[in-house]
Amino acid sequence: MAFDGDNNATKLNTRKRKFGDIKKVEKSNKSHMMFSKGIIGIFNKVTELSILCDAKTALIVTSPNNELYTCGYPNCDAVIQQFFTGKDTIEDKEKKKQEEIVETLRLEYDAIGDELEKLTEEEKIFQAINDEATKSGSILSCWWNDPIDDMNLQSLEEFKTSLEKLRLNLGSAEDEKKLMFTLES
Amino acid sequence: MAFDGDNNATKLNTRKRKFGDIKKVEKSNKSHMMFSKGIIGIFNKVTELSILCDAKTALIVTSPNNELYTCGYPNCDAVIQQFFTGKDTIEDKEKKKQEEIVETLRLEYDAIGDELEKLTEEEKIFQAINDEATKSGSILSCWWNDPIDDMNLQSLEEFKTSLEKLRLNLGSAEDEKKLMFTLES
DNA sequence: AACTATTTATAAGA
DNA sequence: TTCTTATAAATAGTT
Repeated sequence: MAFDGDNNATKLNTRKRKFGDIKKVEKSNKSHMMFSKGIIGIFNKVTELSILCDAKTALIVTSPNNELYTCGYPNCDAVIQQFFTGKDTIEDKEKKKQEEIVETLRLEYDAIGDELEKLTEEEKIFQAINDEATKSGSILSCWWNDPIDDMNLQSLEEFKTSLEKLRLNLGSAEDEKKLMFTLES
Repeated sequence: MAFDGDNNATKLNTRKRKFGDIKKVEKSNKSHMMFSKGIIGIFNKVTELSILCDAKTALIVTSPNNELYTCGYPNCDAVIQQFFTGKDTIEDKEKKKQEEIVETLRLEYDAIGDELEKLTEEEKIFQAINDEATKSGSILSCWWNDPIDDMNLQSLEEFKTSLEKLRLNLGSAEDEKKLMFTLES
């Protein structure tokens, strides 16, 4: 797997300094970086699954420092609630609306044709989604804000950065300062 | 991204039959396959992050057919509870125990040395974890069973299959029949 | 924070 | 459905 964590035993075994010291340093630097990259990668994966397979998702991650990060579609809390109650509250409230939108997106996507022929498959999908979102002002236009609360604002900002790296047209990148990594404690 | 969903617009645009029919077929075949592969990939990713970065995780996914799949470490429900209450119940109950185990694992891992030199990094980690689990009978020996309930037994069996593909030594593969994909409805 | 070499995941095909 | 393989993507290391 591409994400292989901090398992560099060979390097660790060659150290001369006291065991705990090095480990602590390694932990506070490398491990944080690792976690940052890892969680963004997983957020992207979960998002992909949600959008491409029309799956509802809720992901909660707490770092070793107990910082809380969440990601969900269409709504983290609702998915969790469904998990506990067994009742599909999303179904009643949002599913029809979403199905229409997804359906529209797929139709539009199929019709896009030559215009996007040079883009990658992924770019096509996200472009279609974003186009639709811009036009209709639908929930998809800001779906990544839905599950947000103050606790995980930072994680979503990182996620937004990640999405921007994916060349999504999320509008002009205001607040770029806020898009820095914030996991370094 | 490697997981690019069912966005084969070119193929879809070349069809001659009625739009909805093909789409339905595509949906029930390819899309299910896609979802199956996608969710297993994400389960692996989440597991990697959990173990390698010592992060607590809870992932809930519901398929378009409303089948429920969960994955979490060390305990899906506890992580969710922490998310809602803001209180780290895991901290009190299990963290010390886990920290000891993880610490032991890391020490052991560092000491494994030549014996595992020919294995991949990933194999090393999981081997170390499994060795320790076998010896101590710790929670790690069956952590993937913790968040299970009847609803998502199948998903975890798939996940187990996936782990076995990763050449984990989870013991002899009993109940292989149950390890088939069950997403085809 | 950006880049690249490498590893890993996965879509397609047998 | 499982296995293989070519391709695409994620990421570890480095600047």
